[in-house]
Amino acid sequence: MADDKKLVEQITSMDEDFAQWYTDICKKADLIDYSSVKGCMIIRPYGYAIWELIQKNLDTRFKELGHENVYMPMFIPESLLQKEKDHVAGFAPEVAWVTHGGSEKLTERMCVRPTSETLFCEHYANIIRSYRDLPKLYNQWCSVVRWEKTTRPFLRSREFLWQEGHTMHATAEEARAETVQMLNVYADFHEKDLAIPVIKGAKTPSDKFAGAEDTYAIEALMHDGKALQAGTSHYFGDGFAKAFDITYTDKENKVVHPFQTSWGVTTRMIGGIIMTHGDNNGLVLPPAVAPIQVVVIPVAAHKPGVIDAASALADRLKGDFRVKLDASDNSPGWKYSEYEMKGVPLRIEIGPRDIEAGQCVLVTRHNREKTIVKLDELEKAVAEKLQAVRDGLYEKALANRQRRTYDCETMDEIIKKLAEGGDGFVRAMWCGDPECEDKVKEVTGVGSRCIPLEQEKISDKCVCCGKPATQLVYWGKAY
RNA sequence: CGGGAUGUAGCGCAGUUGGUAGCGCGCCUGCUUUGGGAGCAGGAUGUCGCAGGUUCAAAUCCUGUCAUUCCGACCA
Repeated sequence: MADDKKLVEQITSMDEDFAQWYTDICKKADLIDYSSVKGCMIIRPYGYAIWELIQKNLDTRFKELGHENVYMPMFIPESLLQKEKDHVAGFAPEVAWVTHGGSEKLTERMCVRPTSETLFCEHYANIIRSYRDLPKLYNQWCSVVRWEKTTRPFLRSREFLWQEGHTMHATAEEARAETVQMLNVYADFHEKDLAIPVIKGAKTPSDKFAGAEDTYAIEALMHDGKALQAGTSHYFGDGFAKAFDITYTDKENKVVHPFQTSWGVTTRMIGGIIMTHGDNNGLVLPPAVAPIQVVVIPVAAHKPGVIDAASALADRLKGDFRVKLDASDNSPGWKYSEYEMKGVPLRIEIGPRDIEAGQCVLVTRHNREKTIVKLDELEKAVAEKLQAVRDGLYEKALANRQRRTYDCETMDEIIKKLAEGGDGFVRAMWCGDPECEDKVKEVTGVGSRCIPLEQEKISDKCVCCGKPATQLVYWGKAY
């Protein structure tokens, strides 16, 4: 296989050391740099451009569904954070506190938001009066801070960028529908645009968001067989509404509480892209979020007419694609490696031989397949190749997940299959007892990832205790 | 937060009886090159992570601290 050949020496091979491979890509593809604060990364222009494309795509999807963007403060007074007891218990251990303003001590300390439920609730209590005020469909793009102990670029940083949607509804049914709708938006974005297959499911009670009645998530499987939670959507019922005294007058003139949701995705998705699609030559970006979709590389650029031809070719494509012409005096081989490392999905080579023949060479990043294309068919060929990259990435990722998904009926079987096939998703039945959930993790090393929405019955008995099972659960090691 | 490893030029590293810092790549200049990280010649680049201590003298020894990284426990 051509794509097994390693041509970029700067990146550690993933079979040798997956963690180092990941870090190498983050650095060598110019996605991030480290800062002087532990766990706080500098997102460099190329990495930030990916985030901007993610934002643009999702923001459009949110707005099409009626959501509006707002901005909330980044500070939360301690008393406000403490209004919902499960919520504060979940987040207090990892918040950063502000205690001074200038040289003066604050009378009440404030945390830097780890999430903004409390701020939205305080605001909603002020602006929701009547059933006519509902639903409220707000979203904000911002950063949040969680004082993590172990940090890794994109996957777990102390400050990260995200979006958090917070909505209020008149009925539980409507709020539940919103929760599922947004989970589906995330899943669709991952599968269609990021080419990452995901499992949609509910979190087990012990794994729910602090203060939520139900937490849904999409779970993706990385190249090394570890799971990554890639997006969450929560149904809150009216728990927060009661704690924050959010009420409105309904059509029957009764004072009632609204029902609430929240949902979010983060820069962690970039980590997911790296670990789902990347290979030993570097990053591989799905075209939808690639800052450069097509790089044009003139070959033998010193020869007359080559730069002009390459430039004309790039100009032709600029209206429809994100194109970069690299006319620098680095050698073509250097450029090939450089843009492969940065994950550019499609490369176009054009040199004297091509110009003479009225053609150019297209090379797709994920499989390094070369295709010679007549110049008058260029636009069509580029569009097809980008689609082929997206499809190829999705199929590859799906095949990896299928190869690493194991149906198991006993804990011994889990241990055996993981040992034989390597880390991955384990599908096994569960009785619903949290003690069994803990024991599975303790004995086999895999924790519950989610209870998939699409249920199947692969056995009658709980994988742990052998009592009647109520649901199929995905288990795995997680990032 | 517990255990291990590492911080020396932009990157990767060398630097042991403690004596005032070096190599490769990259960078700059010039010429020759150009279909998978080009060659030759010349040149520039360092508070040795930070703060203390020991010493006539510290990159080197001691203490502390910060950061990176790996393995656990916790989490988007």
